[in-house]
Amino acid sequence: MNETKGKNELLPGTLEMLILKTLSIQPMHGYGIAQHIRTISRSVLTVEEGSLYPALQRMLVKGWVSAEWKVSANNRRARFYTLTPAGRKQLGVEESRFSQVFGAIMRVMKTT
Amino acid sequence: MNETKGKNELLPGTLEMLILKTLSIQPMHGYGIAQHIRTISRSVLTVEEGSLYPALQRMLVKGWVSAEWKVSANNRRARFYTLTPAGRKQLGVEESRFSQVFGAIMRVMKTT
DNA sequence: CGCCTTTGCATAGACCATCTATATAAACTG
DNA sequence: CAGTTTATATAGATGGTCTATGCAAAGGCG
Repeated sequence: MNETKGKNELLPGTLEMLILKTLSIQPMHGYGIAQHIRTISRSVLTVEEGSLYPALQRMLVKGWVSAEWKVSANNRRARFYTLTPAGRKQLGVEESRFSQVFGAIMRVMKTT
Repeated sequence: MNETKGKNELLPGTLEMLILKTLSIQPMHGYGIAQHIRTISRSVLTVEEGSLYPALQRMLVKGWVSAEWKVSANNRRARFYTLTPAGRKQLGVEESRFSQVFGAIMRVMKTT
């Protein structure tokens, strides 16, 4: 039945936080965001396009990022995303939320 | 009703791991599992019935737990779940998977 | 006694984030 | 010129979690 595969490598719910964090370093286009997360996580986390672009759209609508068409380092047209002040605030919210939930999970996992 | 109630308190994908861990302490019925997780996590994690029972059914089918009807400490009929050897093995798999993914997330979140 | 709360199991249906698959296109590569 | 890489985007499937609901029995209380 279910053999291997690592679908859902990403803990659902953390994608937007990872994107926000990535953009807090510098503005970046979607493809670059995916590469950055994959590289830094040593390929443990892979952001699929079908997850990435819808997430960026949601975040645009919510005002956490702004977007601008430019030319990439490889001379291709690309949409660069920049963290807004609201996005930076949201990053803080998600970071503290994540550590709270993670702490709770660890308490359960450490009980004997 | 529930105003500030955050949905998705639980990181999706961790529920089965938390159940396996709880049952590794001792056999327990569903209601008790939910209470245990809620108590230990200091109410950060709330396992809803609509999540719990389907999860237990899946785990039964996969052979990670076995079930037996008994009488609870409160003198009510209750279905007690016991971790099987396969379930114990699965707990190890999910623990290492979780720490791997968590480590990857932390690497992304710690980059400057 | 009648009522309410707690305990306890279970399912149906909604929701929604993520994945798979596909389409498009320009630039570089051999 | 064919193939790979870069880059964006959408449609549709998947699946786990949540909301809502139903049932039922035990125990406490006035």
